[in-house]
Amino acid sequence: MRRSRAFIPTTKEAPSDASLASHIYLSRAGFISQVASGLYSYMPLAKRVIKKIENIINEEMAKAGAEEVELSFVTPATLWQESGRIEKFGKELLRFRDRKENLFVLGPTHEEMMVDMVRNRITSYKQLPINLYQIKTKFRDEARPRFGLMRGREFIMKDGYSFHSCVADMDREFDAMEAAYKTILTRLGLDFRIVEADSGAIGGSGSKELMVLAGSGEDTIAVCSKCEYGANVEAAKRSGRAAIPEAPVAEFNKFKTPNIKSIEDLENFFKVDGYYTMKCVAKRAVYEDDSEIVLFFVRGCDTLQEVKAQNATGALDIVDVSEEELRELGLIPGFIGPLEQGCAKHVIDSDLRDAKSMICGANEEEYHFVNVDMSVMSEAYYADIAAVNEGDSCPHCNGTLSFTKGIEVGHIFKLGTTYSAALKAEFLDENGKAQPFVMGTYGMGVSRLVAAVIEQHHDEQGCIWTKATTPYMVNIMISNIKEVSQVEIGEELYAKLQAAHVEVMLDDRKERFGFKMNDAELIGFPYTIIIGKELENGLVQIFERKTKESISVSKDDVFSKIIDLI
RNA sequence: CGGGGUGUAGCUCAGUAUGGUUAGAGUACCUGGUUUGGGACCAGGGGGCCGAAGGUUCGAGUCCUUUCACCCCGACCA
Repeated sequence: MRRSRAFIPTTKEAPSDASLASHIYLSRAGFISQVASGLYSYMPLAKRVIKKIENIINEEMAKAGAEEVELSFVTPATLWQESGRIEKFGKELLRFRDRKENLFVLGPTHEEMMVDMVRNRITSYKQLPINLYQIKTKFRDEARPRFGLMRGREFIMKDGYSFHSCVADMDREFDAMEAAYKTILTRLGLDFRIVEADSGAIGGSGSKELMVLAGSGEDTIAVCSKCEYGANVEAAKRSGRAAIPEAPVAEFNKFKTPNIKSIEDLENFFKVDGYYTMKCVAKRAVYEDDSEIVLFFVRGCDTLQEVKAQNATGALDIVDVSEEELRELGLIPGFIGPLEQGCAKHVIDSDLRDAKSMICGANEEEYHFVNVDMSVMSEAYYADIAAVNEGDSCPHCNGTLSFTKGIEVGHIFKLGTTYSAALKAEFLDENGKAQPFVMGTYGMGVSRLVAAVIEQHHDEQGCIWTKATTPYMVNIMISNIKEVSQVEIGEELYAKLQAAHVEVMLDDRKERFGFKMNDAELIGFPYTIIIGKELENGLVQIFERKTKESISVSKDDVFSKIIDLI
């Protein structure tokens, strides 16, 4: 492509509201253009990057034996009613009616559509397994789109769905997809981690997220210092803590604790570590039809992990409660404990099972119990509801956990029969018995990957594309367009590289050197061949974007040298 | 969905407290010239329904009302 003919509107200034590197540089370098909140148009450079990513996904999916399909973007609302997700998704579903007043939904994900396509077509276990995917625009009417391509309302996603006759086969495919996704991200040149994730409302027996490591990521993940273990903090587990503080010595007793309400107060009052205190976090668990107050107990040194708490209750949502609501139930904020208290349902963190020497509220104004032995509550409901802390021990080895930020670019689920059962998508097994398909689902955010590449690969000058994702591999810069010799060499090299199927840009604009260099760095071509002053000595320079170093090579060798480099 | 902010040239923004010539700057764009290794310089030029609607006033970018859009914090996010 000739730069003089290309539509690449670069700008000196970023949109005032952009804060993320990917948003700033993709806007400034002329890749994307915002149309409305959460809606972006892809300009030629972005389109090329997207195609690169899609090609790699297609190649790896083909290797893994998955077939590409394309489902319609507009989906009938009836399917969403069948699965029950029309309520669950709520306002995120963009709904509208056609001229016949039929209700439709813009597809935010395509489980229902895929199941609908397969049901009654795949009817025997002999036709299984099958793995179908598409790369398609999705629409979710997010409450708050932000960060450019990172969280748009309209975005491109690769979504795949596999159908199996048994759980074991789904597990096998899940592992195969995890491996394929790993290969894709490696090929794209990304530093990533596959982590255990919360399966959330979608259910199923397990899910993993693919996290591109970047400080700007919206998710916090816990990773082990020694082994491969990594997990979203929403789902992270631990085996214990590094050092258990010395236990306080006391007899079981009810102790007067005037105005001692917080964990910090307790620590100071009794001179004990927060480890031996019990924290009560009261929340209202909201179910489909009603709601109730639930008391969550964790150690004073821990914090409640709300996603875990929600899962432990099976609630659709958990929300804060006021002191008044607690008092109405007969609970005394600041002095709530699990003993001798029957006002509300409680969930106790599993780390408190059989805990000794604990201090907890006595459910009486100004009193706490000391030296509580939790084994008296062995019948209570225990669940993992505490957030892991940095420094806790890895659940799989003796390493320690630390936190890092990640961008979720993929999420794979073991769905099981959730959707096939709801949509009555069944096959006949060996015994001629109807069974719902066992399914897996595998998502990857293509447009988000574009942003993730830049989040991980940029500097103060702009984008630094990886070789697998760059819109053009080589940029030939003719330093001074009025120098006929420079133009001749540039054109010759341009033709030669094109003939060799190298993706090449020829910067033939009538601009000054500095302008064109800044532009090239902003866009982020991996290599720029500078044809300029040194041509008198028969030399040109190859500038590498990543290192910002340039080497001089003879004009006769530059072609073979650049072929070696790319 | 709660709280806050901003809408003026393609872009980044002044101007609005206290209403008053023809609405500004930088940048980008067009013409001509000088330049040509890190976003050059000189001269000239085009470009605005001051987000929209209504109101107050002799007079509104500026005051009032309504509305729309966009952004930020939070909640939400298969």
